[in-house]
Amino acid sequence: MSGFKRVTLADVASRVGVSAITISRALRTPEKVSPQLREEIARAIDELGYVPDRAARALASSRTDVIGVLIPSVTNNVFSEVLLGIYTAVENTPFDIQLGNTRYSSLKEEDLLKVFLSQKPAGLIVTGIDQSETSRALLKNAACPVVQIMEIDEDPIDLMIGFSHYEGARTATAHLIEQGYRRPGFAGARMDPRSQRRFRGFRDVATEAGLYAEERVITTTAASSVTLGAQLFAELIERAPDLDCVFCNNDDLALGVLFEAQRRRIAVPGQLGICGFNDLEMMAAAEPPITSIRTFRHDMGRRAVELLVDAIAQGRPRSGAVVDLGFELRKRSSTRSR
Amino acid sequence: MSGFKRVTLADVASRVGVSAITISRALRTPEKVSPQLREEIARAIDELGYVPDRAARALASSRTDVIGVLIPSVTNNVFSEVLLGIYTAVENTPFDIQLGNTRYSSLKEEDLLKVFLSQKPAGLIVTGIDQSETSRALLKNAACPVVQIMEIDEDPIDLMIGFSHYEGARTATAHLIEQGYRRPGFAGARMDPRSQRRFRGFRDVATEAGLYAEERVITTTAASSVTLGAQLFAELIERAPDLDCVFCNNDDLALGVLFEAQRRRIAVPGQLGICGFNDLEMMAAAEPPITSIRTFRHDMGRRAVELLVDAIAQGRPRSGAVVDLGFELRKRSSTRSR
DNA sequence: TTGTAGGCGTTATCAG
DNA sequence: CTGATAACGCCTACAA
Repeated sequence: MSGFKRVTLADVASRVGVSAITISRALRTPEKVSPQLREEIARAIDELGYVPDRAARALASSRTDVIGVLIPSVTNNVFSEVLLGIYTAVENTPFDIQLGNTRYSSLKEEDLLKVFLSQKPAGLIVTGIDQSETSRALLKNAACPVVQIMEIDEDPIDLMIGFSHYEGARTATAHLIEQGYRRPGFAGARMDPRSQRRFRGFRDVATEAGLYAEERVITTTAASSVTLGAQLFAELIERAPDLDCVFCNNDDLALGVLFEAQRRRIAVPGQLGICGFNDLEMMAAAEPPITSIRTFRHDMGRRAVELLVDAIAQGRPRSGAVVDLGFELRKRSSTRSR
Repeated sequence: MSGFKRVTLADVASRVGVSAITISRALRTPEKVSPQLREEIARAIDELGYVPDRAARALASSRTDVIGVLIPSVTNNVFSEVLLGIYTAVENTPFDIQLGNTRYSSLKEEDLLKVFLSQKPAGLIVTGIDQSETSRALLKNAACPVVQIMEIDEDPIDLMIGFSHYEGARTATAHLIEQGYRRPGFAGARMDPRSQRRFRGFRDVATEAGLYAEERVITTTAASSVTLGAQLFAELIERAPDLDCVFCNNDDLALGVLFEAQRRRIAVPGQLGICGFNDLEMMAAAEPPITSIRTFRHDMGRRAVELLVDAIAQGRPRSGAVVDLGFELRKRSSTRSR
């Protein structure tokens, strides 16, 4: 099996009795090859088990079928669901995914970008809107379409699909206040740009309602986790015992807050309201079920690829289209104070 | 920026005043180039911003720097942690990861394998030991080292790193019985080969203790989730109300069981013991903390890459080495019946 | 230690 | 609609 010489276009060509370029065309632009020849070629390819050589194609055409994807984390559930959407969407296309893990570092993002770019990708998917100056310039000048995911704003590099973290946080906070909570707190981990925008949403709404208090805010740059949620809440409640609800940066933290509240015999939602962000699957299953802001991560991945594939097909770089996927408040028992 | 002609080896060569092959050598086998020339070349590369063309390299050498990774799921936390280990380890090497999502289908795995193989990867990482006949043959004959991860057995294709799911389940079940539980149940989702081996571990130990009862076993091929854990437990407890503990296929289910038990006012661990599998971070943070079998997923990914890189470096395919990473029982409050 | 010649498998370009 | 020829950028072999 191995050791056998690779089957090439030329092999298929001589089998059919035409020249290599015709086989190539039959593969990429079938409409330019006569139907019967096309069929013969298909048969020959099957019989010989011909598989195109991507490297040769890339070298000759100075293009690839690779879509580069840059995300800040491969373990965070939020991104893995986006990834799933991406992989799903890509399955019915000729494209491959090349994944890069930026680890929330824009320097690392820049490096990866350069590597990716040197491979002449067919398209790029990057996370967020906080690229470094250099990265932004590289992306602006890239010879392929670019999609920014996870957020929206007015100044897309090219395509963009996401939602407003600020508005999501505003909605969550408004809900807590509407439910009758009067001493709202905030727990945040990681505090990457998206987390910060969520914090601002919280702060603004709480301030507008005259209910903002800095001692009810706790944040850390550590990676978010359930354990961390429990720890942050423990600190927070000692520092601000009058706290009556917490808006969490994300669902891991929210779950940790719930567990720690249970440990301390603090009744949820009676004595403490809890609201998360992203609405991971487990939020609905918890006891009590936890209120959260639902975001459409699978869709985001899927549609990012669709946007990209369309743009590639139309050879239309820099369209400036922004797709707002929105979010949904999922009200659950964890925030029913009355 | 774009539109500029690509900087090639030849450009660097004429800049330095040597021939292209010397630059190539300076890059790949520096010891074969005189030190001062090496330095000059390094400078020229920097100044010109030369980036090697991977496609050209692959075509000319019929090798790539790509390590193909085949996993059954990108969303399952278990695999995303393995992935993190893989990406971490690969960072200090010249290799790139090409990820394939088999979705627990050996047919899909076979297809992906063929695609990967056609790209002449430097190495391959595949999940588990239940490849199809065809896949196994392809892997046996592959012109690169292969690592099987997640499991161990006597008949590796090449390298192998993982642990025994059967023994893990045996340990968990023995622990439940040791804690005094006498009517052990099993909840399983997905039921892929690894889940099935875990089930067998449970069944064997329970049977040996004379405590096995089929009505206390519930399984489904649906993907595991916290919600599903709650549902399975609800069904199970109605069908077998005498059940006094549950060994769960994995931690998602275990958490769902805990929540459902709370909803039904079933005391954990007093009336019900719960044990998970994998020991995801949240197990320790839950209230009560949930007993689980800790597995070393990050390490597994990291060391799989190391094994591969060594094998590639030594040009030694088919070594047959099997690394057993083991597992650890993490006893927590969810299984303290006395 | 360095260089020369040739080719890897495909596609672009220009003819017919 | 089909074909001949020349790249694409690098590496293997063999020489010097």
